[in-house]
Amino acid sequence: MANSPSGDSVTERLVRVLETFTPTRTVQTAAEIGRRAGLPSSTAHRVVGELVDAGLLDRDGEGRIRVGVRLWELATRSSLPLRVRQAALPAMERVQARVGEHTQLAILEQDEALFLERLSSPDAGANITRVAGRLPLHASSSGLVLLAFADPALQERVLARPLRRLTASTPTDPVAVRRKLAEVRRLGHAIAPGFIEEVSTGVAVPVRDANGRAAAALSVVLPRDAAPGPALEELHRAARDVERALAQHG
Amino acid sequence: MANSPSGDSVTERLVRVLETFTPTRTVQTAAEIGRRAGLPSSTAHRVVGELVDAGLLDRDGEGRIRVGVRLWELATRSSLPLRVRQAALPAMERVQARVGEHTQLAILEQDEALFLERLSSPDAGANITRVAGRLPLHASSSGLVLLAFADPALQERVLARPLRRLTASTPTDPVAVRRKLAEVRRLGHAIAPGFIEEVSTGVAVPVRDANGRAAAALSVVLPRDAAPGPALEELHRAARDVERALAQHG
DNA sequence: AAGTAGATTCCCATTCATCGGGAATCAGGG
DNA sequence: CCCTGATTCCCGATGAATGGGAATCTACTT
Repeated sequence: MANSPSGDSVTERLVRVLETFTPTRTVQTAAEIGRRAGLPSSTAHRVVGELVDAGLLDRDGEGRIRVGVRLWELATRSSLPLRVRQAALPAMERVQARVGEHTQLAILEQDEALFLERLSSPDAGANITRVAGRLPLHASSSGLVLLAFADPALQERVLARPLRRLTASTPTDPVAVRRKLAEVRRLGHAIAPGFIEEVSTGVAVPVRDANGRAAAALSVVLPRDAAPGPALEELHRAARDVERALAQHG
Repeated sequence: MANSPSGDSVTERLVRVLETFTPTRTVQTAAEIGRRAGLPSSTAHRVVGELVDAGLLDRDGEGRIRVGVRLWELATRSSLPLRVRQAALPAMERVQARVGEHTQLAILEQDEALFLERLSSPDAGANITRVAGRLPLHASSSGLVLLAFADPALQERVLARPLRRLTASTPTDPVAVRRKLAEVRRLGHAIAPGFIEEVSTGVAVPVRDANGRAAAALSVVLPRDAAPGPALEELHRAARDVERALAQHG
């Protein structure tokens, strides 16, 4: 048979299978994976079996499948997230120690903000981001700095698409976002009060590369009524440190 | 043709391709990948192209291939390394701050010690481990605690194989290692003077799970002549914290 | 204890995606 | 300008992957 209803290469399908795992759904049965990836049951089981043999997936106790440690190991060969994370970690620790709330690191990835790391204090608020989670560029302080200091073509592309609303405070008018971006460029940081959840405010600064583009964004999540001043100061200092670390290390 | 001279499924081949990337070789050309994976040139280029399309590999500026951010993202769905790392990071930071040398986190993976995280101080010594690096179980303090508190069957399996020698101080006699393991169990920690490189001593403690097995190992690397006492005390305290964090978080 | 629903494993004939040799094209270095 | 090596393109043969179906195997329910 090998029907392949559309351009459905083996590699693509493999990615589809891996994508059935999400930050919140980390264990599934082979049948669930098949259903979610749109695979016939027998095929799903065979494919999952192959992936388990290859070590990309792990089969625990009985039946339940999870992403394999091997995949993590291979992925760690990815220089970019690892390098940025390594460079930023010490500075993030300092920010976290002094400001005390969630401290986050994000990069621009496929027109979204991808969060590489988050340091949380036990007493910090709810978790609105998670490691390897994504948020829209226009609706988070991290996203705004990434966008403000990005390739103009990318800005146009993002603003041309409908802007998702997360709360009543999320700016969804392209004109308003454009104005916001200009402000971010002028001030050198972004403040996003209630964009993601009404009770908290995101504060972010860019980590610039040699071309002035944002290589990453450092951010903290504050209670909505907190003064952002001290956090901003810490973040700016941290960003300078990270810029130095990235430049030096090559 | 599709010759497949041996059991060479698409999945296996894919892993072979990814494995041509190592912690030290993070960028290659498509041709290099093909050569290292033992693929004919035209096949290599096609396969690499597919992987780039799928987002598992990235093609930068021109020609050079690196592991894609997407792969890191997918891999992060792997609950285990991430969960352990999250649980251990705060404790590791404290150890690192007080002891000041390399502070490491490792788990048991396929009969080797796999290092999940390393915090280094700028003034710490050479880098004998790296994130996502591996070391033999008998030749590192981390490996020894992982082995000492592991499934006995696994201990037998490891000791039955030839034990690689890294320095003159590396124990390679199964009897000596067995004695060492008993000592580790009795003391609750492992000290490995010069096992990996003559000038340094590894000190490790287990992070135990509910069954008493080692879920992970916390370790620091000290200069060979340093007293291990203070580091051990910190490590034991840290291990208890990590155990609590793992148990609590589920 | 039997009954049921779902997950998982096996089997196998069909077929289409994959394979790789080869040639053409594209850098770039001397 | 001519190499050398990387990369892309083409294409016919082939066998590995496919998925329907049936048989097992759990794990609950009645």
